[in-house]
Amino acid sequence: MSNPEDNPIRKSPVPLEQCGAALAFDIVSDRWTWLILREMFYGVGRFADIQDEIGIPKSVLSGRLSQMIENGLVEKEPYRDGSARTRHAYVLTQKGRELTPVILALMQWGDKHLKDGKRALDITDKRTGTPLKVAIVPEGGALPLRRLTYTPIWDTPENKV
Amino acid sequence: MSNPEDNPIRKSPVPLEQCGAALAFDIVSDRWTWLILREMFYGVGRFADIQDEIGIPKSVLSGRLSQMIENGLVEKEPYRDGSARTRHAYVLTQKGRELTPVILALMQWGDKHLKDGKRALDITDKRTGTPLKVAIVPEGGALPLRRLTYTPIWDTPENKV
DNA sequence: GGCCTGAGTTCTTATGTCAAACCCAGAAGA
DNA sequence: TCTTCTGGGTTTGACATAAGAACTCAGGCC
Repeated sequence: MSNPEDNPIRKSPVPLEQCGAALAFDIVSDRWTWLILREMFYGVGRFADIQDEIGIPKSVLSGRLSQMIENGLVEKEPYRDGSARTRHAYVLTQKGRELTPVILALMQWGDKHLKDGKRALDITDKRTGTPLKVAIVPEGGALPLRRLTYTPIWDTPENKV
Repeated sequence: MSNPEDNPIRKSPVPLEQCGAALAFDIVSDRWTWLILREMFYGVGRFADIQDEIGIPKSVLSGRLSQMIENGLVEKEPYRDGSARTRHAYVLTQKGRELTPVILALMQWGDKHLKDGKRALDITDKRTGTPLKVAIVPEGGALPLRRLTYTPIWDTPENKV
């Protein structure tokens, strides 16, 4: 939203309470929340696994998860591994999953500007194998999330330096 | 990245330090930073205007701006309004501007899930007037940022309730 | 029953945020 | 020249939250 003159705009054209982005920052804005979302995006959902991988204090994780459940991004789902007891994993709700374009856009940005430009994750169309990315495009034509296939490529030989 | 069985994945396939998203969370990591980015996305760049609109303490704003300058997201640019002195506004660098798809994706998400679904900002192709959005699509075909036109629509009659 | 693993919770200390007071710089006007 | 005003910060102390470590609880197995 550039101003043809050099003078900065004095007030944003959309007030905070009408702006979806500003409202979203109340819910998804701190580093831990993002990191937790990333873990769940990858399918990691056990308390200890999340905690281990991102190195978050347990009390902080517990608090964030509660918040994310309350905000409808995450829910607790029972699962069993073998004969052990019923356990619970944290998984993204549909509402949480719809943050996928945001996470992927941030990933693209980070790959380009904070790394060497190489992506660590290939995203392709499940049906056609076409490589995908996040972009600003004419409305319509976006693939539904269930059509996405993710392929980690970080540990292929080219990526090992 | 769903797991066909019900067992959660134990470890994300891309380690933190290889994941562009995780790296980005170190840089854009708190609510104030996001809110400031949003202001600048809209072209608001004067210290006092940012401070007024998002209600951030001056010391916090000052510190965040310094960080964002250091991280290359923002730079200070001189400008003049009329005959007054040269002043400085904070503007997004190219690196910062390339967070536009992230901000817009978050806005779309927020409009849908935290509001009534109505967007407050129309995005259209400068050349064709085609409505645009953020989506996951085949590579290629994304519009460059300079082709985007933003039109606030929040205060049209339908939006006044 | 005890032991183990996993999922938290609690408490103390460290760090960040916030509000208010303060400072500096440049321009305009008397 | 001096004074006032606007704008852009900086500093300080109180308060809130985060972080680290210790602890508790629950369920299953031997």
